[in-house]
Amino acid sequence: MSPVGVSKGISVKKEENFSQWYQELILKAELADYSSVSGCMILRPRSYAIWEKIKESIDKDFKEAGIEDAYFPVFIPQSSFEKEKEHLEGFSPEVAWVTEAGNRKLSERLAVRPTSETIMYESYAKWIRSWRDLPLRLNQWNNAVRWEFKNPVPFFRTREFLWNEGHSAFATEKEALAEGKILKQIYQKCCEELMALPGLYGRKTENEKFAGAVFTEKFHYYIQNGRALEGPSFHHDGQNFAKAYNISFLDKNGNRQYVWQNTYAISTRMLGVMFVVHSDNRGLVIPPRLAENKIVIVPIASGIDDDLLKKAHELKKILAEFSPIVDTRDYITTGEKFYDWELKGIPIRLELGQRELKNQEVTLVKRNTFEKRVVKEADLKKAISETLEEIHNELFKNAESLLNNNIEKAETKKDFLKLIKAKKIVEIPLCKNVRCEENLKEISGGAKPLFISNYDAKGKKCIICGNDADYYVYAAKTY
RNA sequence: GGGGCUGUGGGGUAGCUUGGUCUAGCCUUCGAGCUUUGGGAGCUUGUGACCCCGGUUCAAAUCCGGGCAGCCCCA
Repeated sequence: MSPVGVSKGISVKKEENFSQWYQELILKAELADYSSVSGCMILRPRSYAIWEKIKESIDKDFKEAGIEDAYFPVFIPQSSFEKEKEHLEGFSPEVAWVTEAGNRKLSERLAVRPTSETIMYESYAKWIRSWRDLPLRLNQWNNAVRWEFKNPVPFFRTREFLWNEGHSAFATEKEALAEGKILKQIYQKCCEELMALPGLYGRKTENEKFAGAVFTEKFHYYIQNGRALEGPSFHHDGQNFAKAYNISFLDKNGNRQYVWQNTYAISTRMLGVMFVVHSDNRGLVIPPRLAENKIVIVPIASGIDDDLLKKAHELKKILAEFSPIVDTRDYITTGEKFYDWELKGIPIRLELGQRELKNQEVTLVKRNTFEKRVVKEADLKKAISETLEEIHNELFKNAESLLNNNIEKAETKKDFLKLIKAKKIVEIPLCKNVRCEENLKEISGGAKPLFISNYDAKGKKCIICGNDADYYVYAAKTY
């Protein structure tokens, strides 16, 4: 039995002490570590490898959709940063500035990009002259810095993060809006089919939209401490930046027109969502399609049983497509190996002992349910493929019920507060008044509108001011 | 935005109130050796720490100030 208090595993239960559980998960499963700069975390190989897979998949879809990669500088001169007023106001409180180099003061301070609209659009203005130059659709995979002063939380609230930022320019609004649908699909596919995370997609209220955008739409996720998290985002900028940065072209009739633009992103924050939603008290659970090593083979023997080792390596070759790890460590016990790989989230464990060897079998154990199956060697490949799919589907289903079981509807302030306290995402009637949104946050200890619901608000009253509601919104506490 | 708590080897902690016995104790990890292996084995042995800067004092892990870092709660 697992000894208490001396384990390398997680020492608290997810459902009892979420914060500590999360912290231990991140550190002990070797996903991330703190650095000496507050809010700037280190992505260790185990999480970075997953990020690379996500990047790879999305990037492939981007390219198929006609989006090209580019790279723009991390430093943005103050003068260019200041051209779009709403954008500036939205970001300036958390911009980090470079003011000197060596011991010389710079003639103009440089922003460390919190996002790259401003620097990219200066180039767009130069590059776009004719309708023939459109559409221009560029993406970059990079880091961004937003110097927040709230308590940092690994993955969820970090001052530096990795993401993609896509920035498109089209000749017409229609094309720009059509791109939004494609991007939604690309992000959704990645989140659902790789990360096994179903989300809620919807449009932000005016108050919550991206600084400078016409509208913002995002995916939203629910994690077990009752918080909602914002995932991949799509911002339609209309002609706001085009006008501020003078991005215009001559159309087929020789008329000068401003371009229509979009911005879209997915960040490393999603890794945190994925780790939290699927993992358990034994540690990390990695959705199979994102697992670098999908199986671990544990030979159970005196460690120098040549026949077992030989068989293990033979299986490793046969199962190469699943990048198996063979745990040949002979200085720890079998039980410890089991705990170790469970902590690290390998989707399938294959146990191979004399018993199996004799019967030409392998014992297959699922990480998410710990269910054991004895499989004939001859059927192994097929069984593994099927089990990996099964695990993915189970993780997705569980995530889906988690989400669905935590959405409620309320039509009074009192019910709303009660449900927020019970850690729910709550659908409420609200009016468009910004002050009502702010008030909502105040009375609820930080719950904010996530997105506008399709639910008909006709005849309903705003739960804050009591006037006619404009819409239903989903609201919850967030990071 | 406001408040609170915390910082001792890789991880968890004792010591701090009442400064000296601390040459900093314990568990775990890690290294070496023996031994063991179907759910965190055992023995021997070794490595490894008082967050940083300043102050008070004959003397600071301990008290004071500042900084940095982490956590929690409220808005």
